[in-house]
Amino acid sequence: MGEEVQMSDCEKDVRGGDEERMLEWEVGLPNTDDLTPLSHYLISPELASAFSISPEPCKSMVDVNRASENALSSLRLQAQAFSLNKSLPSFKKIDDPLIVEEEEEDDPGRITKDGSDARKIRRLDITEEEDSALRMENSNEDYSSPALKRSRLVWTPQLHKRFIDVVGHLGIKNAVPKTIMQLMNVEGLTRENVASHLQKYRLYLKRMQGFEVPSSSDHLFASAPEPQSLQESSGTGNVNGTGTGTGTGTGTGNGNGNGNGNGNGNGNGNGNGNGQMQLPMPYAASFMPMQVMGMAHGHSHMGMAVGNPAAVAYHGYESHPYSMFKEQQGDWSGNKFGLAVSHPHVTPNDI
DNA sequence: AAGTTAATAT
DNA sequence: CATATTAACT
Repeated sequence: MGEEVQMSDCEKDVRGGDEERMLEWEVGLPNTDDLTPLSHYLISPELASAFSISPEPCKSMVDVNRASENALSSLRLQAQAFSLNKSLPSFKKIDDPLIVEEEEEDDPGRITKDGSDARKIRRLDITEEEDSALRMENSNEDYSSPALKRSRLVWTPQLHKRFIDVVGHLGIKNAVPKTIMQLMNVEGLTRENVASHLQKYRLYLKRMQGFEVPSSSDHLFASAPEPQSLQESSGTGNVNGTGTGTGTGTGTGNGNGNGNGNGNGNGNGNGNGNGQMQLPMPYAASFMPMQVMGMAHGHSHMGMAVGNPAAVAYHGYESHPYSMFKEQQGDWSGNKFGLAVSHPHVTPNDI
């Protein structure tokens, strides 16, 4: 509506043409001359080919807008979560025709249908939407028409982890579907998806609270962790190294151990005992958007974490998303024994 | 509209 | 049977 900032305006703001127009948060940012042109390749073609790096085309304004949007979105929520919200600048699109809502990014969450329509790797034109090519690889199935029903979402370990992270971050008290969904920042994830998963998670928590192993030191969050804005918990390692680029990295690490099975633990892969979560603060910001799409389908369970059709074909592991290594589905939901067996749990391999 | 909970569906 | 979706209710 009232937000139509053109490139010219932006540049002006950034380079200080209009000092007064420059918002405080913009001070210190490099101006357009200092930045690498979007059209510039970061590595030479030779190098790229040498390492089999797909010659992904340069980024376009679409990417910039998208990134900005995501970043701000996360920051807002984060700020909100910590109630130190200081009105962040509102995101403004820098013009560009097609701004699709689709994202691409790292990990996939859904799988394709029974493998039928699987891949369509048409790398035609590829103007500014080239990343769509990448998208095509993981996300299959772009339900765009209201007619298409989304295929059953598969809560892969990655997705679940993110879910747990967010819930832990918010505190079970403030963890409601919409907020969780937003903080998770996963592309195709709907509020309903989250609500459903949350329902299960709560049940799990409830039934788990009877016998959580005394886990030594920290309080398991099981029942009702103190909500209030902050609850950072111990320092223990922190996972996400943030940083865009590869994001993910790290994870794992920390000793964890703490022998107890500690309930919920599963959440954040690596123990670090307390359920609550790590990420004291710079949390949400470190998340990279995820993409989920695709589906599970089929009968038997073989939800794969990979979103890539091909991967599905290989069905790398095959078995429940969460169990990965372990038997049955003892995960948080199942486990009729009630015992919380410490799971190596989800591969800390991060996304 | 959004959150829960219960009922279905896969 | 477990998990995910959809309906129902608040």
